[in-house]
This record gives sequence, structure tokens and C-alpha cells, in this order.
Amino acid sequence: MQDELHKTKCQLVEKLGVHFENRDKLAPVEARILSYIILTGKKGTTFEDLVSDLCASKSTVSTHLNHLQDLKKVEYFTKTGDRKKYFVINNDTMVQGISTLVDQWEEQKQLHVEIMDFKINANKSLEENAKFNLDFHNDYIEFLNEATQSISKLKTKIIEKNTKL
Amino acid sequence: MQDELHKTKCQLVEKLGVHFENRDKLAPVEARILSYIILTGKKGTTFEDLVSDLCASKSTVSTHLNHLQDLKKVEYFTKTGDRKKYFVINNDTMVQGISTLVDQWEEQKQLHVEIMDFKINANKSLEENAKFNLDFHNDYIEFLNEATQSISKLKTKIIEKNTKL
DNA sequence: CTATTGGTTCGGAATTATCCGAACCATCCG
DNA sequence: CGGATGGTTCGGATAATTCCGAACCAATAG
Repeated sequence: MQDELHKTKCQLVEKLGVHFENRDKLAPVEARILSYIILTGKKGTTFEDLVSDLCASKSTVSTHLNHLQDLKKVEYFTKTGDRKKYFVINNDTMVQGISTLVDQWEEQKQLHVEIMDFKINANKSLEENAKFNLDFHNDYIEFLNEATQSISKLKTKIIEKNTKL
Repeated sequence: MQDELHKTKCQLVEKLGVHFENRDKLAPVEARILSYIILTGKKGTTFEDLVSDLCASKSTVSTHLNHLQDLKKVEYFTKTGDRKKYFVINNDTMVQGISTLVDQWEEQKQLHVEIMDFKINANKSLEENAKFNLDFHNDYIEFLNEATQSISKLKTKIIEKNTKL
């Protein structure tokens, strides 16, 4: 039973790991550490847990764990009379994830504006049949505006809910 | 004047390049090729343009250009009595960009569902004070549902507009 | 003081990603 | 045919990433 759960956990760690590796550009082991900590939850994950369960060296765990703290993705609590640190995800890691996504949209919008500026300028010195068509960019920027707006709204909502807890 | 424009273009190629490198995980030169093609527009970009303007080897350009075609990001047209290929972006590359982002949201949602399943199961065998709090996941999944929905709607809209052109 | 536990630091090994050059093919031109 | 043009393929060289081991430090336990 507990064994079954442990196996599921390991599998999920790998799967989630791949996801974080891509989404947040973390090193493979780093992504797995984060996943492990998420899936362990409130009771906290120790350094040794990670070393043994993820089959990684102490140095690797140490480095990545510190990096994850720098990124404010994890933090730790302690227990009286216990030298160990118990790592848990930072409360707003998930919201961070949303912010990252929103930022990506914003960045795309910004770039499209720049591209359009360039094209408008370029058009001045291009022959008629080679001129850039700007319609698309206009639509796209408008689209991104709407998208980022509605997402931001939703983000605000979830942050509110989150801080209320 | 033309010179000025060319300089701006080069700068934008680098900037856009970094963006694509991250967003679509393209190799540096590959990302610059895509950017260059986008910024050149309808008149088309030739193999030789890329080799000389990006200061890359023929082999590099060849490989990446083929890869970009596999990804359906670029395509080419030809001219009668001209052996060269003129590369332009695939009409729906931009929409592809949106789809990619939307897919990311969907994937996150899916993962959260899986994480929640795991936690529900784990909770059964955890002590009361260590149980996972599921509220957050519920909110987050709901959030992603709304977000993907509203984005999908906007996406449909832009695709319609786009195909009309 | 010595041993153990918990963790950090650093040098380098192993892997992976990226790019290049050289040799090559295919087509067209004269 | 021979040579130019446009492009592909393949075998590494180089650079960047990722991880490990060994040596080390700091705190506590005995």
C-alpha cells in the first residue's frame, strides 16, 4: 500500500520533472527535486530524502537546492532540537508559474510591436509589391492585448484567493 | 538610410532570436534564421542571404533551414528560371505560437489533475496535520480552465481573420 | 577531544548541443 | 565536357550543461 504510493510518487516525480525542466529550464535533477518537494508536501523533504530517493550526489542536491531557494521556489522550516532542514514549496510558486506565462505573452506583444515598427519603416523604402502586410500584426497585437488582459484578471483573482488562505 | 535600416534589422534579428531560442527551443543560429526570414518578409530570403548576413556556414544554414521546414515554420517559393529558393514564414507560424502557449496551459492543467489525484490518495494514509491542502489545486485548475477557454476563443477569432486574408 | 551528522565547495569527467569544413551531389550554362 | 551555382551530408571540434567525488567546514553528541 505505502509501497504502491511510493512507486506512483516516483513516476510522478519523473513526469513532473520533465515538465519543469522545460517550463522553467531547470536541470534534470533540479526539476526532480522541485517535483519531489511538491509531492511530499507539508511534512517537508530533507536533504537526505533527496539524495537517497533521487539517487543523486550530495553536491548535486546541495547546489540545486540552493538554486531553487534563490529562485524563491522552495523554502524550509526547522524543528526544535533537529539540525535538519525540511523543504517545502514556497507558497506562491504556483502563482509564480502563472506570472511567468503572463510575462511570456507580454513579451510576445512587445516584440510584435517592435517588429511592426520595423516593418512600417521598411515599407517606406520598399517597392509596392514587396511591402509588408501589417494587417496581421495589428490583429495579433490586438489579440495579445485581449489575452493578456483577461489572463491578468484571472491571475489577480487567484492571488486574492491564495492570500486569503 | 538603407544602411540604417539594415543595422536595425540585424539588431532585431538578435533580439527576436533570443526570444525564439527560448520560446521554441531553437538553436541560436536557427532562431536567428527564423527571425531574419520574418523580418525580410514577402520578398523572401535566400540561402546565400543567410550565410552571408548571419555569418554562418552553409552546412549550418542548410540543416537549420530544413529543420524549420519540418516544423512548418517556414516554407519557400520559387521564381521561373531561378534555381534559388525564397524562404518566407509559413502563414500560420504566428498562430502556431499561440497554440504552443495554449498547449502549455492545457498540459499544466493535466498535470495538476494528476498531482491532485496523487494527493487525494496520499491523504488517506497521512496523519491529519500532514494532509495535503487541495484547495489550491482546485482553484488553479479552475483558473486554467477559464484561461484556456477564453484564449481558445480568441485564438479561433484570429484564425478566422487570418484565413480570410 | 573524537565521531557523526548535515551540508558546502570546487575541480574535473561525462554528456549534450551547436556549429563548422570538406567532400560531395545535382543542375544549369557555355 | 568543364565549371559555376545552390545546396546536402557527415565527421568531428568546440563550447556549454550537468553531475559527481573528494575534501572540507560547522554543529552536535558522546
